[in-house]
Amino acid sequence: MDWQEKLNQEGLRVTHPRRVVISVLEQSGTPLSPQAIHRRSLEAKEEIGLVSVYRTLDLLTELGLVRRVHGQNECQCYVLASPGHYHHLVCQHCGSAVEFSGMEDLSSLLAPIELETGFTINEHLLQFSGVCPECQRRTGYHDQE
Amino acid sequence: MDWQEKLNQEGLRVTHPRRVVISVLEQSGTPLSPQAIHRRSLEAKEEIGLVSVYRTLDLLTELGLVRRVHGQNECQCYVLASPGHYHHLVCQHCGSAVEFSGMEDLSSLLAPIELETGFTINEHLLQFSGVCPECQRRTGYHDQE
DNA sequence: ATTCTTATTGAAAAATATTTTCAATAAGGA
DNA sequence: TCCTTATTGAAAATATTTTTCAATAAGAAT
Ligand SMILES: [Mn+2]
Ligand SMILES: [Mn+2]
Ligand SMILES: [Zn+2]
Ligand SMILES: [Zn+2]
Repeated sequence: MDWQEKLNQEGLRVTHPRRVVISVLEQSGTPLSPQAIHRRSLEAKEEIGLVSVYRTLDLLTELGLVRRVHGQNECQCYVLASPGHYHHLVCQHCGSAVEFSGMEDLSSLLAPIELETGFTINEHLLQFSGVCPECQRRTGYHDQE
Repeated sequence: MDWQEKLNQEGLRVTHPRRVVISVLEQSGTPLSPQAIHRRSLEAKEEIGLVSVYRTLDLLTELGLVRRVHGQNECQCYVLASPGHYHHLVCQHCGSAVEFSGMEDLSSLLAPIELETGFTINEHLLQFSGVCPECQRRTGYHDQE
């Protein structure tokens, strides 16, 4: 099910601003801020309001179609989200982000922490950052072992 | 080594605003925003400027004495950080946060992801959220299994 | 204790970011 | 083509964060 079907399913409309925001995110390999998305939409001669960018991001986040990426400073950048449980891996040099499957098993971690703290854990935020293949090549970076 | 020694070591001064910010964070069991910290400092009759709260949080974060906590909406809340590698576990009801040791071994996770993506991973952001023991008791919450 | 140096403070202003309001518009069903 | 109403966007209101700079006070030196 693509995003348009998802909207229909929810009784929401497929509008121009929503199309543009999705399109801009599809183009980009890096997470984008609302301002960045707006700027790019103007550059593409698609005149939409900044307010709509905000509203669209909220909506799409709600629907699980985009995800917010948390950084050292900036936590207001968004990427398109694949359906399912995924996390992001962000390049510290160029900012490019890729998803990795959430097939990870954190339960072995969780159990002792739940026991120790008495908390019941039901959500997690997991993100990795490092250097992407391109940037490794470009900067001659290699693992310090 | 306590925070005052740490500041000295860096040639930084132990000032009134810094004392107050640390003190407010020590009182609180939950992560606090700059505004919240400022409000509490005023309530405690410790008149410091909001600007100093911002500057102090930046500084202390830099020094690893406080950490920023990322939430669904709010990502500008800070908690005191123990020295070493820790992560946070936040209660979705009352907001209380506890640290858990970073002794977790993510390397078994990392290896396949590095292989698959070509990234070299060197940092991670990990946070859990759930329900704390007090809120479980208070709300009659219990694990749905 | 007094003086000196300069890191730090805080008021104010500026810059940014986000939300609210509401009349006008357009999406999509009838 | 018409109708209903979800959605848009300009403008204003709010909120957040940063910059500036003269005044202050931390802490070393004397
Ligand atoms: Mn996961
Ligand atoms: Mn860790
Ligand atoms: Zn964040
Ligand atoms: Zn890169």
